[in-house]
Amino acid sequence: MTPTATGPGPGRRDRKKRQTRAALTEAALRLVAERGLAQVTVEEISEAVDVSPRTFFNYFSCKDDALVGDQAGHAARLVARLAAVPPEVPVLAALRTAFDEVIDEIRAEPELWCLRMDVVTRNPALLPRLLAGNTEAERAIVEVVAARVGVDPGHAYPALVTAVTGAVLRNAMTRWAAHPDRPDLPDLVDEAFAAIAAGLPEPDRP
Amino acid sequence: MTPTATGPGPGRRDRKKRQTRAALTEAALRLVAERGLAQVTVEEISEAVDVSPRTFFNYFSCKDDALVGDQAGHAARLVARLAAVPPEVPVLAALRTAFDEVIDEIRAEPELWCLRMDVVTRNPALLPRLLAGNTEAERAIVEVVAARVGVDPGHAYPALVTAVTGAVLRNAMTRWAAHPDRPDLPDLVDEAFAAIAAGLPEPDRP
DNA sequence: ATAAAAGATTGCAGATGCTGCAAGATCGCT
DNA sequence: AGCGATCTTGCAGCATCTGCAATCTTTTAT
Repeated sequence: MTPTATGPGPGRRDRKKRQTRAALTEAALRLVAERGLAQVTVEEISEAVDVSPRTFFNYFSCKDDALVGDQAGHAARLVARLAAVPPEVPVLAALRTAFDEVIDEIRAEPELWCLRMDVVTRNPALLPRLLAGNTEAERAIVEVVAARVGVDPGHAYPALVTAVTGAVLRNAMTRWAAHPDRPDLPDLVDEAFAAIAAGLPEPDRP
Repeated sequence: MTPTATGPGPGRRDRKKRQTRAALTEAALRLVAERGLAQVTVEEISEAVDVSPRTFFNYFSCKDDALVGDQAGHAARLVARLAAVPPEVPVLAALRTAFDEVIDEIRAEPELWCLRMDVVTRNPALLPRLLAGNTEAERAIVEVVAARVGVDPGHAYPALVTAVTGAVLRNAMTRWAAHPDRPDLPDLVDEAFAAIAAGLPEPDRP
């Protein structure tokens, strides 16, 4: 049992921590998906992962946080990605590009994210903690958008674009998770982006 | 003290109830605006209105509900208004018209709504309970929109339009409450609607 | 006007969510 | 092995929220 493959990367401690965190999130999602948010206690979640309830709160500041996962991280990466897009590309296109970051992260764990979307749609109180509605993240995005467009962050445009594209992403995610035969998430996002870029024209009637 | 002006309308009981409810909401908003959500207890709110904490929970199912007010009612009226718009007028225009309902209700109590927007923006957890993000209300709107446009409620379009126009309204409300010299709310809403109808073109740089 | 019915307010007991603190276990490094 | 840093845990305690039963007020019927 010599530390063979530990290498320079994160040590055993970090690994266990990530593991515990992920396990708590997954257990929480499964239980809540089964029984509903109110019918699941922190004690049960901790029990399922075999840690004390107190430890749960060392990982998450509240029950909800275990369900939404690390949205702050996703948001930060998205903002970084957005800032990295060359300034000459239009905002909407830039945002669409930046979304690829998140999209990939979602596609990396499809089942988990389906569970999450299911739980979130059934418990709207969680919605603003999710990327699409997270206000803290939005503020950061608004600033980057404002800088890109060259207007004041207090101007209506950046906030509007941010909110609308957020709605676009949420729309795509929800439809993606709801559809039985999982369509490609990027396609859904593209569709929605095209619709808003065209001014939301009414679709042809069947 | 004869019952002179009681008439057929709501009796004293109903009046007192409305009064208490409104008082609780106002007290809650004021206290939270001053000290922050976590620094205000239900006991303090009840104290301020001189009712027992238990009574507070007879009016509101949780602390947050006292802050957001009767959003379900607003949403219901909005949906009714939307359904009443002649079918030949385009969805976006119809939604814009339906929003007048809410706008008027907001303009009827400007100070209260400013407080509320302040509190909500400072406590994003409240956001989805507000009209603009309320998921239960959204579902109803999505259905009416779907019917108007003549597509399935599961189609992407109704949900997208609903979410986007919700963002529009929220955007306008936030800007309205934030601005020191309160601009006309309908104007702000019109601006935002125009922007999305035009496909969110980037504004001219100053 | 008075009594019965209906509804509102309240206190109390209790479950759950969440936090601070201090002791004990574990991990990483030398 | 041993030391310091970090993680886990139990415990005490406050706050949110619910169910129940008693009490009081308004409304309605007589």
